[in-house]
Amino acid sequence: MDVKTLCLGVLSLGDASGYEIRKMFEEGPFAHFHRASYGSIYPALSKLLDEELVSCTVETQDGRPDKKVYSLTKAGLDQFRTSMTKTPDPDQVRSETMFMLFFADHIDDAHLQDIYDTYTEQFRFYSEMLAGLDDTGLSRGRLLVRGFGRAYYAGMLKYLEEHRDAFLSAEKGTGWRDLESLRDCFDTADDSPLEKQVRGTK
Amino acid sequence: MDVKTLCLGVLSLGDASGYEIRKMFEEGPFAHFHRASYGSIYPALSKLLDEELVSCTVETQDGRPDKKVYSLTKAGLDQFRTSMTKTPDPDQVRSETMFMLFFADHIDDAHLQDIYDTYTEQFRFYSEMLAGLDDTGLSRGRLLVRGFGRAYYAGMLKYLEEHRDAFLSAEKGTGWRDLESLRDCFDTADDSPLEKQVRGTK
DNA sequence: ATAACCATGTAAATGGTTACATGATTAG
DNA sequence: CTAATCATGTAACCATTTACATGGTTAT
Repeated sequence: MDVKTLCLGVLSLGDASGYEIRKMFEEGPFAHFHRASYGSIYPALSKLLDEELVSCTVETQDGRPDKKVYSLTKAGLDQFRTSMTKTPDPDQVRSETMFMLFFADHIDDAHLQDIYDTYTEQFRFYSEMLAGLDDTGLSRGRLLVRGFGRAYYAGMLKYLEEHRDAFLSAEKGTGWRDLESLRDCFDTADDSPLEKQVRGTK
Repeated sequence: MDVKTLCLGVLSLGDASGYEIRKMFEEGPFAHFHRASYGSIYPALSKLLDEELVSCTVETQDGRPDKKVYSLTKAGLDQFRTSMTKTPDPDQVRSETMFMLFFADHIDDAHLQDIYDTYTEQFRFYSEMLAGLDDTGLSRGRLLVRGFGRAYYAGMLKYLEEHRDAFLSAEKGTGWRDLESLRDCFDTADDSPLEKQVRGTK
Protein backbone atom coordinates (compact mmCIF):
# COMPACT_ATOMS: atom_id res chain seq x y z
CA MET A 1 0.00 0.00 0.00
CA ASP A 2 1.64 3.22 -1.09
CA VAL A 3 2.11 6.28 1.05
CA LYS A 4 -0.37 8.30 -1.00
CA THR A 5 -3.17 5.95 0.01
CA LEU A 6 -2.06 6.05 3.62
CA CYS A 7 -2.22 9.85 3.54
CA LEU A 8 -5.68 9.80 1.97
CA GLY A 9 -6.79 7.51 4.77
CA VAL A 10 -5.53 9.79 7.50
CA LEU A 11 -7.05 12.81 5.78
CA SER A 12 -10.41 11.03 5.55
CA LEU A 13 -10.52 11.44 9.34
CA GLY A 14 -9.88 15.15 9.18
CA ASP A 15 -7.52 17.86 7.90
CA ALA A 16 -3.86 17.61 8.79
CA SER A 17 -0.39 18.82 7.86
CA GLY A 18 2.48 16.63 6.70
CA TYR A 19 4.07 17.02 10.07
CA GLU A 20 0.93 15.78 11.82
CA ILE A 21 0.48 12.87 9.42
CA ARG A 22 3.99 11.72 10.14
CA LYS A 23 3.28 11.79 13.88
CA MET A 24 0.33 9.50 13.36
CA PHE A 25 2.58 6.93 11.72
CA GLU A 26 5.32 7.42 14.25
CA GLU A 27 3.40 7.56 17.50
CA GLY A 28 -0.29 7.38 16.72
CA PRO A 29 -2.48 4.32 16.21
CA PHE A 30 -1.15 3.63 12.71
CA ALA A 31 2.38 3.15 14.04
CA HIS A 32 1.38 -0.37 15.09
CA PHE A 33 0.75 -1.54 11.55
CA HIS A 34 2.50 0.89 9.23
CA ARG A 35 5.31 3.44 9.24
CA ALA A 36 6.17 6.45 7.12
CA SER A 37 8.72 9.23 7.40
CA TYR A 38 8.96 12.81 6.11
CA GLY A 39 10.88 11.75 3.04
CA SER A 40 7.92 9.75 1.79
CA ILE A 41 5.02 11.79 3.18
CA TYR A 42 5.93 15.22 1.81
CA PRO A 43 6.44 14.03 -1.77
CA ALA A 44 3.22 11.98 -1.51
CA LEU A 45 1.25 15.05 -0.46
CA SER A 46 2.73 17.07 -3.34
CA LYS A 47 1.64 14.43 -5.81
CA LEU A 48 -1.84 14.24 -4.29
CA LEU A 49 -2.10 18.02 -4.65
CA ASP A 50 -1.09 17.81 -8.33
CA GLU A 51 -3.74 15.18 -8.89
CA GLU A 52 -6.27 17.35 -7.02
CA LEU A 53 -7.06 14.54 -4.60
CA VAL A 54 -6.32 16.93 -1.77
CA SER A 55 -6.47 20.70 -1.37
CA CYS A 56 -4.12 22.80 0.68
CA THR A 57 -4.54 25.84 2.93
CA VAL A 58 -1.49 27.68 4.15
CA GLU A 59 -1.69 28.84 7.74
CA THR A 60 0.76 31.62 8.40
CA GLN A 61 2.28 31.31 11.85
CA ASP A 62 4.24 33.84 13.85
CA GLY A 63 7.87 32.82 14.10
CA ARG A 64 7.27 29.36 12.66
CA PRO A 65 7.36 28.13 9.07
CA ASP A 66 4.00 28.26 7.34
CA LYS A 67 1.84 25.27 8.11
CA LYS A 68 0.26 23.58 5.14
CA VAL A 69 -3.01 21.98 6.11
CA TYR A 70 -4.34 19.43 3.64
CA SER A 71 -7.98 18.46 3.10
CA LEU A 72 -9.42 15.57 1.18
CA THR A 73 -11.34 16.58 -1.95
CA LYS A 74 -14.37 14.70 -3.26
CA ALA A 75 -12.12 13.11 -5.88
CA GLY A 76 -9.68 12.18 -3.13
CA LEU A 77 -12.35 10.43 -1.09
CA ASP A 78 -13.53 8.54 -4.19
CA GLN A 79 -9.96 7.52 -4.94
CA PHE A 80 -9.47 6.32 -1.38
CA ARG A 81 -12.66 4.25 -1.47
CA THR A 82 -11.58 2.73 -4.76
CA SER A 83 -8.25 1.69 -3.29
CA MET A 84 -10.16 0.07 -0.43
CA THR A 85 -11.83 -2.30 -2.92
CA LYS A 86 -8.62 -4.20 -3.53
CA THR A 87 -7.54 -7.35 -1.75
CA PRO A 88 -5.05 -6.52 0.99
CA ASP A 89 -1.54 -7.98 0.81
CA PRO A 90 -0.68 -10.48 3.53
CA ASP A 91 0.78 -9.13 6.76
CA GLN A 92 4.52 -8.68 6.91
CA VAL A 93 6.38 -9.13 10.14
CA ARG A 94 10.07 -8.36 10.58
CA SER A 95 11.28 -9.35 14.01
CA GLU A 96 15.00 -9.21 14.63
CA THR A 97 14.36 -10.16 18.22
CA MET A 98 12.64 -13.42 17.24
CA PHE A 99 15.48 -14.18 14.84
CA MET A 100 18.00 -13.65 17.61
CA LEU A 101 16.05 -15.60 20.23
CA PHE A 102 15.87 -18.46 17.73
CA PHE A 103 19.67 -18.58 17.91
CA ALA A 104 19.77 -18.26 21.71
CA ASP A 105 22.59 -20.78 21.97
CA HIS A 106 24.94 -18.40 20.16
CA ILE A 107 24.29 -15.57 22.61
CA ASP A 108 25.79 -15.16 26.05
CA ASP A 109 23.47 -15.40 29.05
CA ALA A 110 23.56 -11.78 30.19
CA HIS A 111 22.84 -10.39 26.74
CA LEU A 112 20.14 -12.96 26.07
CA GLN A 113 18.39 -12.00 29.27
CA ASP A 114 18.66 -8.35 28.37
CA ILE A 115 17.13 -8.95 24.93
CA TYR A 116 14.32 -11.00 26.42
CA ASP A 117 13.48 -8.51 29.15
CA THR A 118 13.66 -5.47 26.88
CA TYR A 119 11.36 -7.21 24.44
CA THR A 120 8.94 -8.13 27.21
CA GLU A 121 8.98 -4.58 28.48
CA GLN A 122 7.79 -3.31 25.11
CA PHE A 123 4.79 -5.62 25.14
CA ARG A 124 4.00 -4.59 28.71
CA PHE A 125 4.23 -0.92 27.82
CA TYR A 126 1.85 -1.10 24.88
CA SER A 127 -0.43 -3.53 26.65
CA GLU A 128 -0.88 -1.15 29.56
CA MET A 129 -1.14 1.88 27.35
CA LEU A 130 -3.89 0.37 25.22
CA ALA A 131 -5.69 -0.89 28.31
CA GLY A 132 -5.89 2.65 29.62
CA LEU A 133 -7.53 4.23 26.58
CA ASP A 134 -11.12 5.36 26.44
CA ASP A 135 -13.16 3.66 23.71
CA THR A 136 -16.27 5.82 23.69
CA GLY A 137 -17.22 7.33 20.37
CA LEU A 138 -14.91 5.26 18.19
CA SER A 139 -15.94 3.82 14.83
CA ARG A 140 -16.32 0.05 14.57
CA GLY A 141 -13.12 -0.18 12.52
CA ARG A 142 -11.13 1.77 15.05
CA LEU A 143 -12.55 -0.35 17.86
CA LEU A 144 -11.78 -3.63 16.13
CA VAL A 145 -8.20 -2.62 15.43
CA ARG A 146 -7.68 -1.37 18.96
CA GLY A 147 -9.10 -4.59 20.37
CA PHE A 148 -6.80 -6.57 18.13
CA GLY A 149 -3.85 -4.57 19.41
CA ARG A 150 -4.89 -5.19 22.99
CA ALA A 151 -5.24 -8.92 22.42
CA TYR A 152 -1.87 -8.98 20.68
CA TYR A 153 0.19 -7.08 23.26
CA ALA A 154 -1.52 -8.70 26.25
CA GLY A 155 -1.34 -12.20 24.78
CA MET A 156 2.30 -12.00 23.79
CA LEU A 157 3.21 -10.42 27.11
CA LYS A 158 1.59 -13.34 28.91
CA TYR A 159 3.49 -15.84 26.78
CA LEU A 160 6.83 -14.11 27.36
CA GLU A 161 6.28 -13.87 31.09
CA GLU A 162 5.24 -17.48 31.44
CA HIS A 163 8.19 -18.89 29.52
CA ARG A 164 10.93 -16.57 30.67
CA ASP A 165 12.52 -18.65 33.40
CA ALA A 166 12.30 -21.98 31.64
CA PHE A 167 13.82 -20.45 28.52
CA LEU A 168 16.66 -18.57 30.18
CA SER A 169 17.66 -21.46 32.38
CA ALA A 170 17.34 -24.17 29.73
CA GLU A 171 20.36 -26.20 28.69
CA LYS A 172 22.32 -25.21 25.65
CA GLY A 173 23.00 -27.36 22.64
CA THR A 174 20.16 -29.83 22.77
CA GLY A 175 18.83 -28.87 19.37
CA TRP A 176 19.90 -32.00 17.55
CA ARG A 177 16.83 -31.91 15.32
CA ASP A 178 17.01 -28.24 14.32
CA LEU A 179 18.41 -28.75 10.87
CA GLU A 180 16.32 -31.78 10.03
CA SER A 181 13.12 -30.12 11.11
CA LEU A 182 14.03 -26.95 9.29
CA ARG A 183 13.73 -28.87 6.05
CA ASP A 184 10.80 -30.77 7.51
CA CYS A 185 8.37 -28.19 8.62
CA PHE A 186 7.70 -26.32 5.40
CA ASP A 187 4.09 -25.37 5.03
CA THR A 188 2.65 -27.06 2.00
CA ALA A 189 2.99 -24.26 -0.50
CA ASP A 190 -0.32 -24.78 -2.28
CA ASP A 191 -2.62 -24.92 0.71
CA SER A 192 -1.11 -21.88 2.36
CA PRO A 193 -3.57 -18.98 2.39
CA LEU A 194 -0.58 -16.69 2.16
CA GLU A 195 0.35 -18.19 -1.18
CA LYS A 196 -3.26 -18.04 -2.30
CA GLN A 197 -3.58 -14.41 -1.39
CA VAL A 198 -0.32 -13.50 -3.08
CA ARG A 199 -1.42 -15.25 -6.24
CA GLY A 200 -4.83 -13.63 -5.99
CA THR A 201 -3.40 -10.13 -6.31
CA LYS A 202 -1.62 -10.87 -9.57
CA MET B 1 19.40 -7.04 9.91
CA ASP B 2 21.01 -7.63 6.55
CA VAL B 3 20.60 -10.68 4.37
CA LYS B 4 24.21 -11.75 4.92
CA THR B 5 23.57 -12.21 8.64
CA LEU B 6 20.34 -14.05 7.91
CA CYS B 7 22.27 -16.44 5.65
CA LEU B 8 24.95 -17.00 8.27
CA GLY B 9 22.21 -17.86 10.73
CA VAL B 10 20.63 -20.45 8.49
CA LEU B 11 24.04 -21.93 7.68
CA SER B 12 24.82 -22.21 11.40
CA LEU B 13 22.14 -24.90 11.43
CA GLY B 14 23.76 -26.85 8.60
CA ASP B 15 24.98 -26.63 5.02
CA ALA B 16 22.59 -25.37 2.39
CA SER B 17 22.37 -23.95 -1.13
CA GLY B 18 20.99 -20.54 -2.03
CA TYR B 19 17.89 -22.21 -3.33
CA GLU B 20 17.32 -23.97 -0.03
CA ILE B 21 17.99 -20.86 2.01
CA ARG B 22 15.37 -18.99 0.05
CA LYS B 23 12.84 -21.74 0.77
CA MET B 24 13.45 -21.33 4.46
CA PHE B 25 12.51 -17.66 4.24
CA GLU B 26 9.58 -18.34 1.94
CA GLU B 27 7.98 -21.38 3.54
CA GLY B 28 10.12 -22.41 6.49
CA PRO B 29 10.02 -21.16 10.07
CA PHE B 30 11.82 -17.91 9.25
CA ALA B 31 9.04 -16.86 6.90
CA HIS B 32 7.02 -15.78 9.94
CA PHE B 33 9.48 -13.10 10.97
CA HIS B 34 11.64 -12.33 7.94
CA ARG B 35 11.60 -12.65 4.16
CA ALA B 36 14.27 -12.77 1.49
CA SER B 37 14.24 -13.52 -2.22
CA TYR B 38 16.82 -14.83 -4.73
CA GLY B 39 17.83 -11.34 -5.74
CA SER B 40 19.15 -10.66 -2.27
CA ILE B 41 20.29 -14.13 -1.21
CA TYR B 42 22.58 -14.97 -4.14
CA PRO B 43 24.54 -11.72 -3.99
CA ALA B 44 24.79 -12.09 -0.19
CA LEU B 45 26.28 -15.56 -0.53
CA SER B 46 28.80 -14.30 -3.10
CA LYS B 47 29.92 -11.57 -0.75
CA LEU B 48 30.18 -14.02 2.15
CA LEU B 49 32.35 -16.24 -0.03
CA ASP B 50 34.63 -13.31 -0.90
CA GLU B 51 34.98 -12.53 2.78
CA GLU B 52 35.66 -16.20 3.50
CA LEU B 53 32.84 -16.36 6.01
CA VAL B 54 31.44 -19.33 4.11
CA SER B 55 32.99 -22.00 1.90
CA CYS B 56 31.39 -23.55 -1.12
CA THR B 57 31.30 -27.06 -2.56
CA VAL B 58 29.91 -27.59 -6.01
CA GLU B 59 27.79 -30.70 -6.40
CA THR B 60 27.58 -31.70 -10.04
CA GLN B 61 24.12 -32.96 -10.86
CA ASP B 62 22.94 -34.86 -13.90
CA GLY B 63 20.67 -32.74 -16.04
CA ARG B 64 20.41 -29.97 -13.45
CA PRO B 65 22.55 -26.89 -12.93
CA ASP B 66 25.38 -27.44 -10.48
CA LYS B 67 24.31 -27.12 -6.89
CA LYS B 68 26.45 -24.87 -4.75
CA VAL B 69 26.36 -26.00 -1.16
CA TYR B 70 27.61 -23.44 1.31
CA SER B 71 29.16 -24.15 4.72
CA LEU B 72 29.90 -21.77 7.54
CA THR B 73 33.63 -21.30 8.20
CA LYS B 74 35.08 -20.68 11.66
CA ALA B 75 35.36 -16.98 10.76
CA GLY B 76 31.75 -17.05 9.62
CA LEU B 77 30.53 -18.49 12.90
CA ASP B 78 32.53 -15.87 14.81
CA GLN B 79 31.08 -13.13 12.65
CA PHE B 80 27.56 -14.44 13.23
CA ARG B 81 28.05 -14.56 16.97
CA THR B 82 29.41 -11.03 16.91
CA SER B 83 26.35 -9.79 15.07
CA MET B 84 24.21 -11.48 17.74
CA THR B 85 25.77 -9.22 20.38
CA LYS B 86 23.95 -6.17 19.06
CA THR B 87 20.63 -4.86 20.31
CA PRO B 88 17.84 -5.97 18.01
CA ASP B 89 15.77 -3.35 16.21
CA PRO B 90 12.13 -3.12 17.28
CA ASP B 91 9.63 -5.34 15.49
CA GLN B 92 8.10 -3.99 12.33
CA VAL B 93 4.58 -4.90 11.36
CA ARG B 94 2.99 -3.97 8.05
CA SER B 95 -0.65 -4.95 7.95
CA GLU B 96 -2.69 -3.68 5.03
CA THR B 97 -5.62 -5.66 6.34
CA MET B 98 -5.62 -3.81 9.66
CA PHE B 99 -5.34 -0.52 7.83
CA MET B 100 -8.34 -1.42 5.71
CA LEU B 101 -10.42 -2.76 8.61
CA PHE B 102 -9.71 0.51 10.41
CA PHE B 103 -11.57 2.23 7.57
CA ALA B 104 -14.40 -0.32 7.51
CA ASP B 105 -16.99 2.38 6.94
CA HIS B 106 -15.52 3.15 3.52
CA ILE B 107 -15.83 -0.47 2.37
CA ASP B 108 -18.98 -2.19 1.14
CA ASP B 109 -20.37 -5.02 3.25
CA ALA B 110 -19.61 -7.94 0.96
CA HIS B 111 -15.99 -6.97 0.44
CA LEU B 112 -15.49 -6.21 4.11
CA GLN B 113 -16.76 -9.63 5.04
CA ASP B 114 -14.48 -11.20 2.45
CA ILE B 115 -11.44 -9.37 3.80
CA TYR B 116 -12.32 -10.35 7.36
CA ASP B 117 -12.91 -14.00 6.59
CA THR B 118 -9.83 -14.37 4.39
CA TYR B 119 -7.73 -12.82 7.13
CA THR B 120 -9.25 -15.12 9.75
CA GLU B 121 -8.61 -18.11 7.53
CA GLN B 122 -4.90 -17.32 7.46
CA PHE B 123 -4.68 -17.30 11.22
CA ARG B 124 -6.62 -20.55 11.38
CA PHE B 125 -4.32 -22.17 8.84
CA TYR B 126 -1.10 -21.30 10.62
CA SER B 127 -2.59 -21.96 14.02
CA GLU B 128 -3.54 -25.49 13.03
CA MET B 129 -0.31 -26.10 11.19
CA LEU B 130 1.84 -25.07 14.14
CA ALA B 131 -0.36 -27.08 16.52
CA GLY B 132 0.37 -30.21 14.51
CA LEU B 133 4.17 -30.01 14.60
CA ASP B 134 6.38 -32.29 16.66
CA ASP B 135 8.57 -30.45 19.15
CA THR B 136 10.96 -33.19 20.16
CA GLY B 137 14.63 -32.46 19.78
CA LEU B 138 14.34 -28.74 19.18
CA SER B 139 16.72 -26.19 20.70
CA ARG B 140 15.33 -23.85 23.36
CA GLY B 141 15.41 -20.95 20.90
CA ARG B 142 13.50 -22.83 18.29
CA LEU B 143 10.96 -23.95 20.87
CA LEU B 144 10.44 -20.47 22.26
CA VAL B 145 9.89 -19.01 18.82
CA ARG B 146 7.50 -21.79 17.83
CA GLY B 147 5.55 -21.33 21.03
CA PHE B 148 5.36 -17.62 20.38
CA GLY B 149 4.00 -18.33 16.92
CA ARG B 150 1.39 -20.69 18.30
CA ALA B 151 0.28 -18.16 20.91
CA TYR B 152 0.12 -15.48 18.24
CA TYR B 153 -1.89 -17.31 15.60
CA ALA B 154 -4.22 -18.99 18.10
CA GLY B 155 -4.77 -15.82 20.11
CA MET B 156 -5.49 -13.63 17.12
CA LEU B 157 -7.73 -16.29 15.60
CA LYS B 158 -9.77 -16.37 18.80
CA TYR B 159 -10.11 -12.61 18.79
CA LEU B 160 -11.20 -12.48 15.16
CA GLU B 161 -13.75 -15.25 15.64
CA GLU B 162 -15.23 -13.73 18.75
CA HIS B 163 -15.66 -10.26 17.26
CA ARG B 164 -16.69 -11.15 13.74
CA ASP B 165 -20.45 -10.85 14.00
CA ALA B 166 -20.52 -7.77 16.18
CA PHE B 167 -18.07 -6.04 13.86
CA LEU B 168 -19.73 -6.93 10.58
CA SER B 169 -23.21 -6.06 11.76
CA ALA B 170 -22.26 -2.86 13.59
CA GLU B 171 -23.69 0.46 12.51
CA LYS B 172 -21.75 2.68 10.17
CA GLY B 173 -20.75 6.24 10.80
CA THR B 174 -20.74 6.39 14.56
CA GLY B 175 -17.07 7.28 14.82
CA TRP B 176 -17.55 10.89 15.86
CA ARG B 177 -14.47 10.83 18.05
CA ASP B 178 -12.05 9.25 15.55
CA LEU B 179 -10.22 12.41 14.61
CA GLU B 180 -10.07 13.83 18.08
CA SER B 181 -8.76 10.63 19.56
CA LEU B 182 -6.28 10.20 16.74
CA ARG B 183 -4.50 13.28 17.99
CA ASP B 184 -5.22 12.24 21.53
CA CYS B 185 -3.84 8.79 21.85
CA PHE B 186 -0.20 9.36 20.99
CA ASP B 187 2.08 7.37 23.17
CA THR B 188 4.25 9.70 25.18
CA ALA B 189 7.32 9.73 22.97
CA ASP B 190 9.89 9.61 25.74
CA ASP B 191 8.52 6.75 27.77
CA SER B 192 7.99 4.51 24.78
CA PRO B 193 10.37 1.55 24.83
CA LEU B 194 10.31 1.67 21.05
CA GLU B 195 11.80 5.14 21.09
CA LYS B 196 14.32 4.10 23.69
CA GLN B 197 15.41 1.12 21.69
CA VAL B 198 15.68 3.11 18.48
CA ARG B 199 17.82 5.70 20.23
CA GLY B 200 19.88 2.97 21.82
CA THR B 201 21.08 1.66 18.47
CA LYS B 202 22.45 5.02 17.36
C1' DA C 1 22.15 26.90 27.67
C1' DT C 2 20.75 22.82 25.71
C1' DA C 3 17.64 19.74 23.99
C1' DA C 4 13.33 18.89 21.92
C1' DC C 5 9.56 20.62 19.17
C1' DC C 6 7.47 22.81 15.37
C1' DA C 7 7.66 22.86 10.30
C1' DT C 8 8.92 22.02 5.38
C1' DG C 9 11.43 20.07 1.81
C1' DT C 10 15.21 17.62 -1.17
C1' DA C 11 19.02 14.58 -2.61
C1' DA C 12 21.80 10.84 -2.00
C1' DA C 13 22.17 6.36 -0.53
C1' DT C 14 20.18 2.09 0.77
C1' DG C 15 18.34 -2.21 0.27
C1' DG C 16 15.55 -4.58 -1.61
C1' DT C 17 12.06 -6.94 -5.20
C1' DT C 18 10.69 -8.20 -9.93
C1' DA C 19 11.68 -9.65 -14.14
C1' DC C 20 14.69 -11.64 -17.24
C1' DA C 21 17.76 -15.32 -18.91
C1' DT C 22 18.22 -20.49 -19.17
C1' DG C 23 16.84 -25.24 -19.15
C1' DA C 24 16.31 -30.18 -17.76
C1' DT C 25 13.26 -33.08 -14.78
C1' DT C 26 9.38 -34.82 -12.52
C1' DA C 27 4.72 -35.20 -11.07
C1' DG C 28 -0.24 -34.90 -12.14
C1' DC D 1 1.22 -32.38 -22.05
C1' DT D 2 1.39 -28.95 -18.76
C1' DA D 3 2.72 -27.14 -14.59
C1' DA D 4 5.76 -27.13 -11.02
C1' DT D 5 10.33 -27.97 -9.15
C1' DC D 6 15.09 -27.72 -9.16
C1' DA D 7 18.88 -24.41 -9.76
C1' DT D 8 21.76 -20.15 -10.50
C1' DG D 9 22.55 -15.51 -11.43
C1' DT D 10 22.10 -10.42 -13.05
C1' DA D 11 20.16 -5.90 -14.09
C1' DA D 12 16.77 -2.70 -14.02
C1' DC D 13 13.70 -0.73 -11.15
C1' DC D 14 11.39 0.73 -6.96
C1' DA D 15 10.28 2.74 -2.57
C1' DT D 16 11.86 4.40 1.37
C1' DT D 17 14.98 5.95 4.79
C1' DT D 18 18.75 8.98 6.27
C1' DA D 19 20.99 12.97 6.17
C1' DC D 20 21.16 17.57 4.94
C1' DA D 21 19.40 22.35 4.88
C1' DT D 22 17.07 26.00 7.78
C1' DG D 23 15.58 28.33 11.90
C1' DG D 24 12.57 30.25 15.58
C1' DT D 25 10.27 28.63 20.05
C1' DT D 26 9.51 26.40 24.28
C1' DA D 27 10.50 23.62 28.05
C1' DT D 28 14.13 21.83 31.43
